[in-house]
Amino acid sequence: MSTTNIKEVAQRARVSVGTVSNVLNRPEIVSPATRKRVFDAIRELGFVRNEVARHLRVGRSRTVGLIVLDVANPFFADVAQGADALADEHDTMVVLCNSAADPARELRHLDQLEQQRVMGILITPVDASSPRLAELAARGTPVVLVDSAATGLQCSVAVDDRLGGHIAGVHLIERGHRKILFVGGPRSIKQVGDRHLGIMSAVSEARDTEPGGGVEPGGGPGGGVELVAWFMPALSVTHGRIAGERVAALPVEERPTAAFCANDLLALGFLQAMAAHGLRVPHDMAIVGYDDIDFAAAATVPLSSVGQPRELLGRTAIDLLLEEVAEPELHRHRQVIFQPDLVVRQSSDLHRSPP
Amino acid sequence: MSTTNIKEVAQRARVSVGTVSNVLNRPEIVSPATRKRVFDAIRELGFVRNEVARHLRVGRSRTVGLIVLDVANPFFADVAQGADALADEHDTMVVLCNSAADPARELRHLDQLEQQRVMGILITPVDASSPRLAELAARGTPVVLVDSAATGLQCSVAVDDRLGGHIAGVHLIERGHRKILFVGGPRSIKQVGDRHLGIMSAVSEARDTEPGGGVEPGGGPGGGVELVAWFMPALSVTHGRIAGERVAALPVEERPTAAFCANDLLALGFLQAMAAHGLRVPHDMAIVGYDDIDFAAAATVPLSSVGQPRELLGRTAIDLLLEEVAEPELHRHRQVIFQPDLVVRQSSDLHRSPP
DNA sequence: TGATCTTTTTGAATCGACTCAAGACACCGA
DNA sequence: TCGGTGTCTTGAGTCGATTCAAAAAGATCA
Repeated sequence: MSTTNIKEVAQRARVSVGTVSNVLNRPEIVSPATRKRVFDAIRELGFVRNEVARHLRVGRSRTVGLIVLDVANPFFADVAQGADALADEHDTMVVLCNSAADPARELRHLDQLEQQRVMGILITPVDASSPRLAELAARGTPVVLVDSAATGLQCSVAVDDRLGGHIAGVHLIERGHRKILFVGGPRSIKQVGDRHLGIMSAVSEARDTEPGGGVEPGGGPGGGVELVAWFMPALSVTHGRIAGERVAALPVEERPTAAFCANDLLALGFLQAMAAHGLRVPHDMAIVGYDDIDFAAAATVPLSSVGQPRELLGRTAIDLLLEEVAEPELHRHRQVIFQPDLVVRQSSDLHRSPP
Repeated sequence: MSTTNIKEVAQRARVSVGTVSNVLNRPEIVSPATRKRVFDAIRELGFVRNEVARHLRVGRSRTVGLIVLDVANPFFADVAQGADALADEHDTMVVLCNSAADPARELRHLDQLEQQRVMGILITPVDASSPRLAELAARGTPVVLVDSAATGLQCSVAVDDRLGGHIAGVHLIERGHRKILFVGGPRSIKQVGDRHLGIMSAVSEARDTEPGGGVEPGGGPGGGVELVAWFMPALSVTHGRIAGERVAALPVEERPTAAFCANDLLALGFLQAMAAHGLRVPHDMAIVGYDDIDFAAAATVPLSSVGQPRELLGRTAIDLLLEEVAEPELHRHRQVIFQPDLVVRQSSDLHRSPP
């Protein structure tokens, strides 16, 4: 162990421990000569300040926990990067934890972070209404919900997922699709539900305004728009592929002509399955993903996707947290909501598709 | 702050602090009746053990730092996932830090982790020979190099990058390419250099064994294999695209017929640029990437790539670290090296390409 | 030179949990 | 009733850095 402590430094520099502490924390109040002796001793002994002891004494940590649903999802990597960047400017460390959308893992991480008395926790919860989150806040660890709206008990940053789903739905309907598949993840994930609600609302609006038929070729004979939803067990490339294979196996007349996937990983897997089964995208099957991760643009067929300000989500979350920590009394919880925007690429754009 | 401490619990349960500590750490030595009283008090007060104080006293943390070059690169996400999984089994927490290939950021993270007295550090260093790493180990924080071979001063897990580069080179040469471009990242990154050396060795072997001409159509008129190397400032999709654009701008006769990219992000960007400039892959330009991330298979043209056992790297690193921590005396540093393997997909496979 | 004010330095108390030698207690047989 | 044997419980001391009232050292001026 790095066993050199402040006491040894004090001895070698022939000063008291109080002075060493002052050099470390408020060097300007120490006389230059003494300061130099202490710095020399520190260097000679290779002293490294024990942050654990410091933290115990001052009671406040410079560490923030960030719990995400899936570290391997570039969406969260970008959120983390945004958070990290801003935290860094405030000399604060972000520790990234992966819940893998598993409530038990999430709970373990929450326990660990609370036990470590972190400054606060940013979390994309598996279940935002879990009493655990309220307890944390009540016991003094501020929590900011990320990519998930809070209800006033804590701060949150999110993107309007219903709007995102709606935009995607409107887009596909405008392109003439009359039988649409929604490929979701676990129902327990709020984002999945909201995106589903969003496309549902787009579909029902379409039914209301144009009861008789479609505006463009490709509409079904009866005119009404049909929406089917599948909820896969995970928001992963693998489960997207599984969904795609299931779709490909359907008889043509039952098969939807477009799929809206709850995230880009699902969409990429779905796309792979289409290619594997000889279905052309977007001609036989249009696809719209969600998150607009960098890989979406680089897919087999460049993927249309509902984009979110990923890094900004992370930055804003840190910002809210620092604000709360700085003035716990004055602080009013806020819910920041960003707008998603659809990036149309080839996977849903019939005009650019091969004949 | 969560201000309830062991003393309050002791008061409420009408026992001493020692007994509460025993309940927490060695419940079996406490009589069932007392144990229950203590557990009740803990529950009623919402007591959460202060890991900071515990750590200060026992001197050993249950946290491991993992510093990677780029959190947004799925390769590292997978390594992290592997590490996390094994650490979890040993009731240990992995905190993920991003150096973004910046030595200053790396240093800051190393400082922070050492100050926090973590159990150990897994790192993919920007510069493996940095004296800082040796200092850390000397002062008692074990270090395991990840994806980078050590020289006996510490443990390491790596994949043979020269072999990987060699395999990729041999593959491209066999496919008849006689003018090959190596797209690297910063020269300072060891992996980039090794992969370059690998393909260089493949090229020079090809020159030696077949000085007069190629084995397959497509060889240059003079027969020799030519290798050009570009070193981009980052291993990112963006810089891959920039490299691709630069290549596309070359006159056909000067343009290489194949590119070996130092990682898949570069390769995906490069691929996008080809598509944007109407160059067909693999017909006009074959591409081989590195890492075989999940997105490689889902690219515009499925990407050939040199695969690495990503999660195994992470697991093994944790394994080595835990071994060292468990028996610091007996421990002998080990260098574990895995073999890469080439996954051939459409991007480098002329036989499946369009006429 | 002594009084007064300012700048530095000191060191014991503190944060919260853990350790362990020592004490309290229960039970048994004589 | 007493000593012996195990089983539980106790609480002062400890980990390392910070704090802050108080002491010491230095500076200034009459």
